[in-house]
Amino acid sequence: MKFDDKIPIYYQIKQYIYKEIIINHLTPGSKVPAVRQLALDLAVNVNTVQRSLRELISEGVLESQRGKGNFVTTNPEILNNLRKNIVEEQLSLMYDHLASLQLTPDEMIQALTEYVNKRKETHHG
Amino acid sequence: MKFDDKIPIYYQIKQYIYKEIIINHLTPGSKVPAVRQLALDLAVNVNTVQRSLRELISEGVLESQRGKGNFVTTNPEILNNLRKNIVEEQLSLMYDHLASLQLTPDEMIQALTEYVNKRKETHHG
DNA sequence: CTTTGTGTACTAGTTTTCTAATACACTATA
DNA sequence: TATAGTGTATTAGAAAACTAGTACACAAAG
Repeated sequence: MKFDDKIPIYYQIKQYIYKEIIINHLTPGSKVPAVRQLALDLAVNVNTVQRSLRELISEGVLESQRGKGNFVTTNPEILNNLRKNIVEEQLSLMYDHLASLQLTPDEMIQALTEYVNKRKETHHG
Repeated sequence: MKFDDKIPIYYQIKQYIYKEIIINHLTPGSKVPAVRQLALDLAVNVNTVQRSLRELISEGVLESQRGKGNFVTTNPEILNNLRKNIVEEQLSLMYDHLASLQLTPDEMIQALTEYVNKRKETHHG
């Protein structure tokens, strides 16, 4: 896994696990790979993984069972909000950045529309 | 100035100066506040400011005149691309994040539209 | 009870970011 | 020439993030 060196690795791992849950690579109630295995897979230290998991557990996204493993929550409320929260966080980040450049909401939507169209063309060519 | 503790301060200062130029608080050819003054204003160390400026200078966004100050470039090409590049960087970041959550481009536009509408309502109330 | 696989805790150490202090170089002004 | 204001460079150190190794706790299976 490649990391952005401007953002703490533990934080990027959290985001990664959120995404794995959201896109159903990790299903509710299923077991997350063992911390040592995750550390190998992601090529980081066990403690860095552990820090990510600790926060996910405290948020209720994962549930720890000592000696058994960490499991994706089956709590419907948490699961339902997960995707919504992550998407909204991204939108909010972009909104704030572009608003500080004095773009209006309409200009943002237009800019995004043009951007995705440009990407479509590029990927066709 | 408040900083996001997950991103290097020197990098956030760079972004801040980009924005100041884009929204014309710093005009082409004008003098950027002295490094020591900037350090005071932003409540960070001179060297942290200096690192930001060094990169901006190497990018051609600022031009250094030893003993006189740092000045916003008057190079039209650099100035014209500045806003475009920053906006596109934000769009790209959001696009990649949401694409990894399996949102389609159309869903992104819809999500953004809903988000800005929600913000309008909130700000009205 | 032993072994294996798991999460957790602790201590130490490296790396990066940021801070701090200082010295030096150039410009303008008098 | 002296002084003040500016950018630049260097060195050292502090703080935070990350790594590394080890030990311990719990569960399951034999």
